[in-house]
Amino acid sequence: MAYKTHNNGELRLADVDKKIILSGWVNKRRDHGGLIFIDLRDGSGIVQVVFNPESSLESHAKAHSLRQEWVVKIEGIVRMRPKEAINPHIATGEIEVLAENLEILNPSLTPPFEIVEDKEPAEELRLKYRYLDLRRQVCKDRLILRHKVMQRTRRFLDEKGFLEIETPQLIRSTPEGARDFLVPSRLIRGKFYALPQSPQLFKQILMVAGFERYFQIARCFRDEDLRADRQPEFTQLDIEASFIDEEYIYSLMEEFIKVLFLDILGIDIPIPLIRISYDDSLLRFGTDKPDLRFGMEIRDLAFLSESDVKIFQTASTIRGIKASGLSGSRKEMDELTEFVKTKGAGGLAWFKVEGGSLSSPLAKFLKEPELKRIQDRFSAEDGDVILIVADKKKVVEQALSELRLSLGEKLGLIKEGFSFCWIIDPPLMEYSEEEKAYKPSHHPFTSPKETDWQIIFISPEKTKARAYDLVLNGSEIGGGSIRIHRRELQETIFNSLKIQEEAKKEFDFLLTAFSYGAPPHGGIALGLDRLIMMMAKASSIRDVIAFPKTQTGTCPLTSAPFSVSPAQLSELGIKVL
RNA sequence: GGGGUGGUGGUGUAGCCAGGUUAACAUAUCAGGCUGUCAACCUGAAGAUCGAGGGUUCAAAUCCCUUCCAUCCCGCCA
Repeated sequence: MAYKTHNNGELRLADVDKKIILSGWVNKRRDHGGLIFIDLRDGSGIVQVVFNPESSLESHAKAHSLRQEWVVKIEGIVRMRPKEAINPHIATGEIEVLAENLEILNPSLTPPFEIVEDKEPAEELRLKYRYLDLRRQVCKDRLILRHKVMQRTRRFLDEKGFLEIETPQLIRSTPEGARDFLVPSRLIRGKFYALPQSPQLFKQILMVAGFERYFQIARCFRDEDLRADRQPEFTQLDIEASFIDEEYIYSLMEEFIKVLFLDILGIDIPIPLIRISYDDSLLRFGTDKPDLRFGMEIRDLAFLSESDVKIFQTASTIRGIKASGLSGSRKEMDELTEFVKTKGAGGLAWFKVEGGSLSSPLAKFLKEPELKRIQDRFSAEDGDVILIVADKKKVVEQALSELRLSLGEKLGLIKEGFSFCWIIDPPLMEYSEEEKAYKPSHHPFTSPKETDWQIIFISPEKTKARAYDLVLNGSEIGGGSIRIHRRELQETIFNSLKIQEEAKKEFDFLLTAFSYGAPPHGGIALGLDRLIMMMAKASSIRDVIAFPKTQTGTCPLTSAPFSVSPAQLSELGIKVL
């Protein structure tokens, strides 16, 4: 029994006079008493079906009872619409299907919310009835985009000689990084598996095994708090290669990005992508993931520490930005001051350029050459406002970074489009105040820059890493590094991180593997959900995941997580406290 | 763990700041009408203990406290 001879959305003038069978959902019914129109929707789109009592009294009568989301099968004839009834807004708008027979395949309850393209109910409802939410074309399109990205990715890497190899989902827990999701072992009571935060160790082991080009579209798990762009389970494009250096990764990924955007979005991303050093990025943008869609770069004003203004004398770092297009009103300055205070800064110094010179409550405490120098530093002209934060380096960077983004948005400076960059030469490790120890800024398998690696012992925070992040529009969408492949160096790094004893045990298998001729290798991992989210111009990662979790990590559709039976627990030897 | 926003018929919102008739509007639903609609239209009907609990008050959707849920952010995310 045939359900369809054609797809609804694909019918065109060329199909006129064909006798066809269609199936799908009733998207909309317009009942004129005499004539009844329904918009019939399937995976391909929508077509209008007309019920006319003159051509089929029986199906016309049946069509009266149709409601939204009923599933029906229709036999009929494609015909041209009357000229005045052509609908230019839909692809099938020049034709319609005159129904001769209507079969109701499955009625539907009244949906809990209207399934309309441009209206969205509360997110919790959307997720509870995700199958209804996903009936909207906008939702479908995002998952179709995701499919295309995955297919194109596989083809691209296959053509480059990469092998797709799966790695385990049940692995051992290691202390580094994010919190693990744990899975109790039944066979060995009291022991636990962890779900992988990334396939990092396995892909390095694959390199030791001699697979010189590996990739995987890997599901990863991190038990941390959620955000608009963070889910507890997410998908990573994981890549690793042997006998390569940074340049190989840069050009591979640049070609990949170019192909992906060109083939799927028809957008030509210029390559090579610009590279900005980590230090430079912090100086110019206050962050290691700069949004390059607009300028408004941060300038250093260290010379002000010589001035008579006390806060400038005591602050370790003085930097500022120039904004054009602000009103410069007292109220506005107060708001901006409040804004940077919420970001941790003590306050905001501001200067307005009026009549060629700077005016400010602070102006009377500064000498004329100092004011001139501030203005020159920004090439500021009448109407510009210069905003300065003086504080500890980290605070200044963060406050100005946030201020820059906020003003960029407020002043409408952020251009449409996709601005990629590489952030390179980050520090190998950072000092953690909380833990009173050095922590790897990427991960402990990252190779130090050869020129720098002797100073690991002298000043660890000054050692640069052979690591790189890929940044798109102010979002980190990927990161990787050239790895350590020699056991001694890896042990040295573990030593510097003061996790030697622990690490020896946790990563013994890796160190052992490195003892058997590990090739030089490196790689990268891209957050695919995030990349797709940006390609789709979606505001949340949830929009590009078929069945995402809420912010508290629940699934309203299935009510996960849920309690388990005492029998299940006792089998695992687990007791809930 | 902390901060912001929101929770009112099925859905989306208004009302809340400044307490006081029958909680308003749109849409969906139901019934009737209608032969060219495509956000169909016209007429009518039904539908809400205002997230939950407590308090203040003669009187609470409105003020106060607690709590839950959603969402955004900080912390966290090698």
